Amino acid sequence: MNRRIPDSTVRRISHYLRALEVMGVQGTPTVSSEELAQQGGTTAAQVRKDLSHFGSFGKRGLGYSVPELASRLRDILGLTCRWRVVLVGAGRIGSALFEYPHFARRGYDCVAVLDNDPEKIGMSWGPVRIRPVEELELVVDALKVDIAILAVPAEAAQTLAERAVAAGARAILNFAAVQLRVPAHVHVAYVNLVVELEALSFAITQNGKGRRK
Amino acid sequence: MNRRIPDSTVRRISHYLRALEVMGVQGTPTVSSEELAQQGGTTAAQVRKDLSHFGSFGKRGLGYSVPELASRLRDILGLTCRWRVVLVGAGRIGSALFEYPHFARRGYDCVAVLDNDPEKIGMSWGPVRIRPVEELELVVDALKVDIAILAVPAEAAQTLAERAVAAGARAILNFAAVQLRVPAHVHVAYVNLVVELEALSFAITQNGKGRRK
DNA sequence: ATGCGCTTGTGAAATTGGTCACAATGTAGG
DNA sequence: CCTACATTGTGACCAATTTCACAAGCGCAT
Repeated sequence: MNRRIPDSTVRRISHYLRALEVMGVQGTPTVSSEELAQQGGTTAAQVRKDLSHFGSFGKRGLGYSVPELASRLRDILGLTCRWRVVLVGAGRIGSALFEYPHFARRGYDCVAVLDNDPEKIGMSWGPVRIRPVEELELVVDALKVDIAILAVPAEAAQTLAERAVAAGARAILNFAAVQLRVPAHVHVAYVNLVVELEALSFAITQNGKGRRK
Repeated sequence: MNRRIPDSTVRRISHYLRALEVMGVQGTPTVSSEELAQQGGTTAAQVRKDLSHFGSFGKRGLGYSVPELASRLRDILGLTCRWRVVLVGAGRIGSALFEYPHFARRGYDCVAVLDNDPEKIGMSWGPVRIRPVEELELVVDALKVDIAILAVPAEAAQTLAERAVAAGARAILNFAAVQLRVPAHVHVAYVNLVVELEALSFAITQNGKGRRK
């Protein structure tokens, strides 16, 4: 086991965990790799290979204990502590994110919200007051922020990423449609609507030749 | 050239296109694979390999003509026609999406918005009136919808996907945190915030061992 | 017209990730 | 206790993707 873990494995683990949590609520005691594969949209062998990177959690002939495996996966994904997050950009996407119920529930605390619109600065979102984006360094440093979420226009993203990193952020979730250039020790994840839509229109175009009718 | 195109190639093409459009506005006439690679967060060889799947668009010794390559990439990605999209779910995410300026500008027309909340049904979002989700089949069929965007709770996603597909949708953009099971001819793209966040906390945990301080 | 420098396009090699098959190992039942 | 059966964990294969290296092509300067 161990070595470097493929990114795709990590993503799938995240899916397995969500499936396990549903099963946990339903009271299912054990699950086989075959069943997990169905939920996660993959194959039984893939499930076992993914898990084998981290150890062996199952019982041969029986499968996996749902609560136990869920707990192990939470450990693996680093969900046993709470992460401090700063949200940069209080626009539509930022607001949708902030309200997302699973967000806080899964261990992410939004300790600050920043924006550069004077109209928005000072507003209160629940317990958090929107601050000027100039305070980014202050916030990241003083509140020991781990993850910066960039929900800002593409032009602003690179600069803000650099500032967040310089102030100590170790990971960035980027909603802007640009590739960020950051030091190797900083991790970046992308959520990019446009890329996904364009991948779809590419796929449709390839297949059925053009749009309907 | 040609054969099956890797998904990762398609995503990168989408990035190249966006970089090219910025250069186009700035008036840059030509670009090398090296420069494109910088913008797209990859390597020059990768850029050339990606493009070579579709033909040869550059001039040796000189690079690529920015407007010409942009135009070719738009063709490849299927952005020269407009796609008809139905948005299912008029919550926070749906609303953020709907307002996203690049959405319409890049060739996607949101021809209908559906929700199951009686409070919302009948409201007008710009030129579009929110309809009951029961009308999904009607809308997909009558308005010749190509792409269904699911911005709904995880429990509802699978059923709605099946209904959209049965009514004729050929692609689905899924914001819900479940893997969809659909026939092979239907393309699905996922936007999953939770997976990305968990991939980040995994990465931070692996590296620096736990959160800051 | 020729040579030089730069940059593309591409087969071949290397790497990475996924699939398969099966031995190992557990449970349950007689 | 022993046999039948189910399901895991994994090493060996296989497939896909990325990297590498270089011949071929283009434009400019002389």
